[in-house]
Amino acid sequence: MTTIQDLADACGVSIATVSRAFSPNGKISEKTKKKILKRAQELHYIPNTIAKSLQTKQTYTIGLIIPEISNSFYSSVIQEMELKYRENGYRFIIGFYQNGHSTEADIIADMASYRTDALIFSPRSRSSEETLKAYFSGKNVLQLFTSHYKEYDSLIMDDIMGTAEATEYLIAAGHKRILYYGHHNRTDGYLNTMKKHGLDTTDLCYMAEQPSVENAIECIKKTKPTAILSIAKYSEDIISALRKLSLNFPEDISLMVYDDIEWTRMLDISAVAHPLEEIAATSFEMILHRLKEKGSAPIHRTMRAHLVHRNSVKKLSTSSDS
Amino acid sequence: MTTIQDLADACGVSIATVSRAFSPNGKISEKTKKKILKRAQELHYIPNTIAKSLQTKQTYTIGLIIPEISNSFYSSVIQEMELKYRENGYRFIIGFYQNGHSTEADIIADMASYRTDALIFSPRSRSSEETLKAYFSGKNVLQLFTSHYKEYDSLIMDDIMGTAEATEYLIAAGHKRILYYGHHNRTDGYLNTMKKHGLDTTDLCYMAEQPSVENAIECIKKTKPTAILSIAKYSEDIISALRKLSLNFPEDISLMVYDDIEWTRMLDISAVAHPLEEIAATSFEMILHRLKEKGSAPIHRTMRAHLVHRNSVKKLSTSSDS
DNA sequence: TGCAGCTTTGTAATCGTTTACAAAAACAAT
DNA sequence: ATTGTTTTTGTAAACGATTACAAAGCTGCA
Repeated sequence: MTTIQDLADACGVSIATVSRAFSPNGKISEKTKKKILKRAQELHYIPNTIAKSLQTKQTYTIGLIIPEISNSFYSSVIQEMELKYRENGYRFIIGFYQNGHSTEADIIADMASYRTDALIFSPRSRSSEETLKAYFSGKNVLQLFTSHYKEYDSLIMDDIMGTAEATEYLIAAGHKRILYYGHHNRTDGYLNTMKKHGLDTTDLCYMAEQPSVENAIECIKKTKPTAILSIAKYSEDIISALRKLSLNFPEDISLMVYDDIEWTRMLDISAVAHPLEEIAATSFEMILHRLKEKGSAPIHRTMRAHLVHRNSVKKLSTSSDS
Repeated sequence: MTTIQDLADACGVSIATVSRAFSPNGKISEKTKKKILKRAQELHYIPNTIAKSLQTKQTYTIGLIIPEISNSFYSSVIQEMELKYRENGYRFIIGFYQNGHSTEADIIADMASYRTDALIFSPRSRSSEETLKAYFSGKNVLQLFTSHYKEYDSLIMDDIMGTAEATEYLIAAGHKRILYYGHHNRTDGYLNTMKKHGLDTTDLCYMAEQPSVENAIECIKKTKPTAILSIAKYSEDIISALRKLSLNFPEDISLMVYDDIEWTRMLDISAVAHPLEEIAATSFEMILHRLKEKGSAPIHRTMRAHLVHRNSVKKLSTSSDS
């Protein structure tokens, strides 16, 4: 690979001058700059970012640490973010932490050794507290979607509100027996809304530890809901269960999914959607701010989801019900 | 951040000795090594990989360049690969090329400036020929899933064979009017198999340029197939179309999808699946080989897909048909 | 005790950049 | 032609590691 020295020699100037030719506000005459850039093209010179980073202590690289991307919501967000960040001169090193593989702390340490300017991180627990403190003491860590550390910035979705809105929507359509099939961390939105409308939730708030199709089938059989609100991760089981039970939506049963993932559009299912581009833009803004004001107080932002209306919810006549 | 110098001072040794303590086969006494590693822990010292890379000219970083990950097949593969590579001390920098954003060449140049040890790349065309030649003359580029350059290694799926097998399977189930709804690059597997069995393909081989639900509906209406074989990307439209036409599978129509993506299991659809772990492992093997034998001839490997039998294909009595 | 032979440690050059500072060149005004 | 000012260039010291080479410490044995 051509180095700055090679190019300097080829142009008959010093390496300092070459460096200036590639620096946006380098004090250099137009003439030499042109000459150098032209010669650079010919020699296929491309500045060594590694060397530059060592000198400037900035890598323009961001560590992205998430549990997985099998969930299509994650992959959509990542893609959106990658585009946004790349446009602004940053790039991602990714790391997945998964059972039986690298732990959160392992990956954080690895990112630290690469001196990533910042971390974007979906923590699953507080297990990497020490590691974070040791290597990212500048607080240049943005928690995305999950938040376990109040001392670091966070950007999360208001899932409780989103769940509440979805519930509200189902109730407005006349549903009274609504099954919530999800995880224990966002049930409040459902429970509060149901209570507000004086609706029963006994046995209807199902928080699966280990969801499965069988589980879903049993749950539906037992509770006989007119509508189901399920989170993305467990929705596959719900859909499979409905197929097995020969229940069609919206005719036989209504359905909403929390997270507008890959296949909701295909099946014409109403969903709670997250504003992808907004998430990407906001996260970038927050990272930039943090990089500028290292010491400032952590910022916690919450974004709202919105409903995407399709055709999986049946309007019940408000006078009668099952 | 603690540097090697800080740690050396704290231990009363030279930086060379510290360096040796962290090098797997560094000539160093057990006693000092222990002392240094212990002190390193206390000071949260972690070697600067940037500096190391500059010196050794190895980054243990691989550039991963793909068009998108909205397709869940891509995201599954990436995740599988990331795990495999990380286990072996490598990490990924990702880059998506998309219309209206960075081009293939842009991203390749960026990876070059980061001196990634190698590239894993799904080229869409030959548009980045010059850039590749300029910066990856060591041929340390592995084409994944698509192959446009014979001078670089490639690892692709035998899609034609996979398509043939799927077609064969549908025929064995008694289907004679099979609609192929896909892209023009793997039709041969379909066409040849159909011909081999003396079956008509007139109007049945549909290669959409711009697939849409309307398009799919019309296509199904016009050709009245008993079975459909569609590629993942267009399957959503097929599914939507079938829903609109109130055609259920496998009762009213049979269906197979090429690529075992996120939702095929949920809908109990038979599919053509790719061996994810095998792809990850093989790609790693190929990369390692290339890194060792820079100059050697390019290697082109093809992997076979396999059928996943679920419940979307109906067995027709072989004597009669529509 | 002296010395060969081996192990362990240190010195210093190097990787490819940036950038403070000094030197040189260009230009204007006297 | 001389001087001062401004712009452009070069010199050399970092950045944080690795590693060839030399120096110093051990060990055992005559």
